[in-house]
Amino acid sequence: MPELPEVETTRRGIDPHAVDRRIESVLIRNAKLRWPIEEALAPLASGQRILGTRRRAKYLLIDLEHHTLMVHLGMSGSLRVMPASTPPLFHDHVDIVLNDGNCLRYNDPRRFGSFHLLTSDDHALLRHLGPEPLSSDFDGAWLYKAARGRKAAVKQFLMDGRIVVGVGNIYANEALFMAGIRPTRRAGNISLQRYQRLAEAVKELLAAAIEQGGTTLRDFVGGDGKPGYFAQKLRVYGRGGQSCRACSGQLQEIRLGNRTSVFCTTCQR
DNA sequence: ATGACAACCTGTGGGC
DNA sequence: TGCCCACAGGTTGTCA
Repeated sequence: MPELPEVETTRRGIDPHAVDRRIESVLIRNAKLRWPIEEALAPLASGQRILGTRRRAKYLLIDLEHHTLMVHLGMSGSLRVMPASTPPLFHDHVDIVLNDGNCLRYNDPRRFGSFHLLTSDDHALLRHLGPEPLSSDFDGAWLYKAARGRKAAVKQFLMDGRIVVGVGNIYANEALFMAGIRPTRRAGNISLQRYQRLAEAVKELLAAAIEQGGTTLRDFVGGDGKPGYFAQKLRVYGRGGQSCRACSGQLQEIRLGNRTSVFCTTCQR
């Protein structure tokens, strides 16, 4: 479910319902996520007021008076606002109960997500992250520089969080199509000019996807429960074997680093 | 340092 | 209809 636009959509969905509320309690039904939720999290977070929300990479950061609650949605997680009295469904692992009768409810079938309570932004999981794709720190020159000497396929390079954060499988496929670059090409073998096109493509795609409320593939809904509408704009992801929207050739589907990659053999070189 | 790959876990869809 | 396998939006840790 969640790539960067989905996480940002979630953040925007919950923000107005969370800020200025006080956390009454944190109800943990199942602590076994990507990492076990630490026992102290619930008692420490309880009683604190929510000051604001931020996002770093695909981490959702909920700033409290004395801590920051860091949530990752993993592969299948969602965080939604609802009345705390709503009967929990299967895989509703955590409720952040607020003092206005609502809660932020975390559902995650695959349990690849995580909850951490930080005392500062200097956390091991955040320390080595690359630039935000929508910031000015990220551009073609940065990609070109980081790619010197790299033999890995450009798609895997682009999905490496130390290079740039927030570009998952969907948007990596789409950005490479938009930039006319074949996913298998070695990262160190691509010109500055082409990296400039790639960086622009990443920015355009992510901004557009956020605008559309994220990409709903199966059942993604933002914090406000609304689905995303970006899926209908996808040009290659999930379209292996179908015809290229630009040249009508047949899109090729391969496995690269254990992830499905789709590209046009004519438009992407 | 880099890159290849297994691992975490559940659900779903396709093929037989 | 039912079973089994492959694969699914992510990321870390290990090993060569």
